[in-house]
Amino acid sequence: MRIGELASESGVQSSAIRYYEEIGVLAPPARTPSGYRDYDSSASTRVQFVKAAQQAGLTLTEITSIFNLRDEGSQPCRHVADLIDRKLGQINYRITALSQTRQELKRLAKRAERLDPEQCPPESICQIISPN
Amino acid sequence: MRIGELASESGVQSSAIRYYEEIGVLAPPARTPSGYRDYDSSASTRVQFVKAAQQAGLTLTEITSIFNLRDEGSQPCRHVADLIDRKLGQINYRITALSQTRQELKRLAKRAERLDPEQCPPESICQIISPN
DNA sequence: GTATACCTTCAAGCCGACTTGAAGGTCAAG
DNA sequence: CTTGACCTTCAAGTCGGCTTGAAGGTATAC
Repeated sequence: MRIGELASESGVQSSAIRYYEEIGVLAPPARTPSGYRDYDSSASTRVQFVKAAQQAGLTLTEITSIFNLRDEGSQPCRHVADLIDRKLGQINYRITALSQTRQELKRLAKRAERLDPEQCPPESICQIISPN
Repeated sequence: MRIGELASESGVQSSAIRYYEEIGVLAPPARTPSGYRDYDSSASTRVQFVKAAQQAGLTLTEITSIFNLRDEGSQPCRHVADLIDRKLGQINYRITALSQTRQELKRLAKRAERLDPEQCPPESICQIISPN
């Protein structure tokens, strides 16, 4: 199977697949006599896996680490479970940070409603954001 | 006031202030005879404002647009209110996306608990993430 | 005089996941 | 035989907000 077929089959772009190969997510495939990449069906499984793992928030580096374990014959289960736990922590942290930013924005939005633009003193930049 | 003083006073690095100037967030300040940047006190207000606006999730481009309005003599109130509303929408969207990712991760974590590594078939990559 | 702490410019690097572009080779259909 | 769709490599660009490095000038205290 050539790269375009693999790409459309897995819903990613050919350039992305070449990129995965470049950074070591995917192993270099066989080549046709004319130099085209020639993938077997396991490649499709791998690209699908990349997509699924990305959905779960894993980075390409983390996904590569899973592939590496598999390819050296180990079972990546424990490693994957660890990755998932760590990722959950990161996501929770980011959600918390975003929620705080949202709180701040809501506070500013309310202040914007109350504030009269005419009362805006020229020496301040914007009373909504930074009353000084 | 020289750049280092402005920096430590406002809690940002000198390099950040130079960067703000470079991309047009801050206007180029006066210079001392020897070529050092020489800031007046309004610079401090501006840097403080940048920090406050960043806290609220605004980008430097958006912050620049507020400064531009102020500098042409307009009152940026309505513009700022619009920015805040738009930003709230973006933040909500991102929180929603992250929450979905978190849901997915929790689902995977539960599956990881149930799954027996011994049952992991060698033809799949990882049953936790992608059962195929 | 010299140490050192500060300042200057310009260029490049960082993070992640790619895309885009240029310049060319290959393959099947008409 | 040509058109067009596909493929190749390599380099560089994208986004945002900076930092880091190199190579040098300046200010102040001792």
